[in-house]
Amino acid sequence: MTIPGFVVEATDGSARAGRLWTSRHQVDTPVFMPVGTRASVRTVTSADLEALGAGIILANTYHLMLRPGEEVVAALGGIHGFAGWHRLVLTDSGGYQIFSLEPRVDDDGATFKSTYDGSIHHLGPERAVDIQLTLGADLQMVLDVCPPATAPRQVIAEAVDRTAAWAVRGRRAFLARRDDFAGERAQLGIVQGGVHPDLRRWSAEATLDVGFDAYAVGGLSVGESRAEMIEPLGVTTELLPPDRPRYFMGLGDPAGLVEAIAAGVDMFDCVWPTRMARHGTALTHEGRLNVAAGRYASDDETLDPGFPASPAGRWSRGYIRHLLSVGEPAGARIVTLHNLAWMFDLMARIRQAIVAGSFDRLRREVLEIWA
RNA sequence: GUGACCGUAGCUCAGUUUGGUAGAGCCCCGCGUUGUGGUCGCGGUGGUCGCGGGUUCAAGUCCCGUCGGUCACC
Repeated sequence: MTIPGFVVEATDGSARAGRLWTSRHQVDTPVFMPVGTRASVRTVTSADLEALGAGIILANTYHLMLRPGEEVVAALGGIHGFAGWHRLVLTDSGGYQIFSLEPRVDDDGATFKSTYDGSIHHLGPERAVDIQLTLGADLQMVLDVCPPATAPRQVIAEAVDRTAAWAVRGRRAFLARRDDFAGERAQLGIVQGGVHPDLRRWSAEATLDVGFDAYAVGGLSVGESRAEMIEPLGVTTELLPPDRPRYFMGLGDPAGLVEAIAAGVDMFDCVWPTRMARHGTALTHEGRLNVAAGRYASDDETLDPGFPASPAGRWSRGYIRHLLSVGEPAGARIVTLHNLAWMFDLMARIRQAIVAGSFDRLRREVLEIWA
């Protein structure tokens, strides 16, 4: 599966290739990845995502490793066969979820209790590689440590150190084992450091020294304000190689996207659009629309009249609000499809604007509404 | 016609025994959600307690009357 490559004109006028790191792993840049749990986004299927034009999905390693377990997924054709998704899959290491469970962490990894049955599990840098290879991910993430950006500097500094040490071990394990598995595989390193420019610089250099197929910005958009994010993000992207894609983990609101893209980021994933949808908020060209609100009960307008191509275009706000208000699952599904399509459309407009040289104007328009 | 029970927020109800500044859930409104911990979290608006009278320092609560509803019996 190949997605057409793309030449990105950076906002400073310099051009760089948007093609990724292997012949197989080409994606448009910038792209937004819907996040999948148990192989698909909660309320939609791989067929829906394909119809919406998604090129990559992010699959949730934490859940898959515990239930049904990576061997079961492998036996059913890997994540692609298992989920019926035949485009690219990126897996997270599972670390982010596990750290939310307050695990016992030492230099060798994290020990945690399964939220399914309370059983004890351990995840270290080598095991994270094995799981993701076994799942069949095209792109996988190295295990890292991601504290809240608001954590004390000392905590972030320790996270940077441990992330760097795990990067060495994770990369070694990946290079040793990837050829045992079919298909082309790639591994991404992660830069931590919170909002501290010096820590981010240090983390970026350590990660680049290890040498990954591509690089991710971690440890941002985890509690800090938008303004606090800009400088440390710029410090990070400046140091990353221009011919490799940059992936900002966990960012997905429109204002954050245009700021990060302006800083040179190419790939994103985020629960924000789908969580918004399930909680009754639709994305529109005029901003958020809380379609679950009572004032839309008799509204016969579509969710976003400015987006006629929406997959929710045949239904009125009143009908969708009715489905949401009675707890009918179709309501969440319809808004999720709309929001994902809206995000993909935004990204397509951004790509076009970059090529046309009008990205700065689009960025200002987006910030005007969403900042 | 007689009797019992009921009448408190937009809705469903608690509070009445033992009088002491009127509550909950839902609805509604606002805010939040960022490498998925679940249709979720936080905050807010809203009631002269059916009506009238009485007792009392003080009544949603006790007493009398009245209106409305439900049920049973005639």
